Amino acid sequence: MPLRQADVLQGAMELLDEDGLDELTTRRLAQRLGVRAGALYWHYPSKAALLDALADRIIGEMLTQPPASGPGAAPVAEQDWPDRLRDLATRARATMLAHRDGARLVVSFTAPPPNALAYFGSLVDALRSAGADDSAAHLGADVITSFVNGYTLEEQARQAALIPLDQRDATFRLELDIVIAGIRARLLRD
Amino acid sequence: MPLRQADVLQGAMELLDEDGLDELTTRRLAQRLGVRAGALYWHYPSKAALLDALADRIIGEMLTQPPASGPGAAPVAEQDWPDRLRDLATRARATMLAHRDGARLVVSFTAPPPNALAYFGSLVDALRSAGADDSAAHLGADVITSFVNGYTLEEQARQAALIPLDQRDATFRLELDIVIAGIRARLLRD
DNA sequence: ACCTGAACACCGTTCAAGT
DNA sequence: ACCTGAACACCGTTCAAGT
Repeated sequence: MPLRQADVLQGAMELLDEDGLDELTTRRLAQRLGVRAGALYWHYPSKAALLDALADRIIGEMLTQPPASGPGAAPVAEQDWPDRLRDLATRARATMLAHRDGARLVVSFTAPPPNALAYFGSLVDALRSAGADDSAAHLGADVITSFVNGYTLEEQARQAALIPLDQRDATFRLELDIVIAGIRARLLRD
Repeated sequence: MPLRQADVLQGAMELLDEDGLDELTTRRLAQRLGVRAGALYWHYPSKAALLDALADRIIGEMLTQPPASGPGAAPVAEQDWPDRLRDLATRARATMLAHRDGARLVVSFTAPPPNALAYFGSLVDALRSAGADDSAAHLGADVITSFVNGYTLEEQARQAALIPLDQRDATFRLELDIVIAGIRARLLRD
């Protein structure tokens, strides 16, 4: 049967995880799908469009994965706002780390795709539920996003310089709490 | 006269600023220098090494540029720690924005080059002078770095979506102050 | 010491033509 | 509707040989 767009995306995801972003070429992807490189252009208008779709798929996982805080964590509705922010930030990092070059890919889309907007919206909602007005909520969501992206990008790029994962988890948690403390101090008090 | 390493680096800087990172190829650089592509490998072992050197040169500018806070700002010795952090963060962002794809390049080096360590050290020093112990100072320097990199990367990638610079400056300043407030609350009080 | 010439093994993309 | 074949205009890198 012929290839469908979903098959191409799936193949790209597998190739990314196995060999990394630099090895994800149209020719290697085509070969894995049993097709010639030109055929991909029937499904996606360009490699950039394919990578955008791939990034959005990864971002989608941030919203659907089980809470990173562990199986005993409180359901979303019962979380207070700092826990909700922590949860979203932790999931974002975990999802990017789960895919080879995940951070580099996520950070490289051209226009914010649907799931990126949905994820950002979740951050904004958490802050509005805490009493932040619209502009404060956006500011807060943006600091969290910038911090998480910057942190994970560096962590993944320098392959964490041999530091064990649980230690990196602890550092991330501490730094994230610094950012959240700043949000509390500057956005939810004055 | 023959080419020297510094000429190659200079040419790379100019090509980056004019045409961006994707157009900075060994062949185009060689052409601009009046030489064939292979000749570059006498001066640098690989394109990656050249890009590392270029990134470090840009990071170096963060430490030598006039204070971004304006000509009337206080000299370093008289600044209190939040002003010192603000100054360093503002310079980092300004320097990256001053070069096409500056953030993408700075964030992509393999091993931290000399100037990156020096810059990070300045952040650490500012926090130690504020009374932070070694591990707190490193944590604080790291949050600032992650935030500034994540923020500027996104800002530069999406070409700031037509938002005027002074408005982006104001947003950056507000968000940076959130991070600094968090550092004050979590690292310099308990 | 510094560079050329020429090759090697790749890229992303287009498009007539096939089925 | 979906893909092939073949080309186009590129890449980074190596290395004998030149000066």
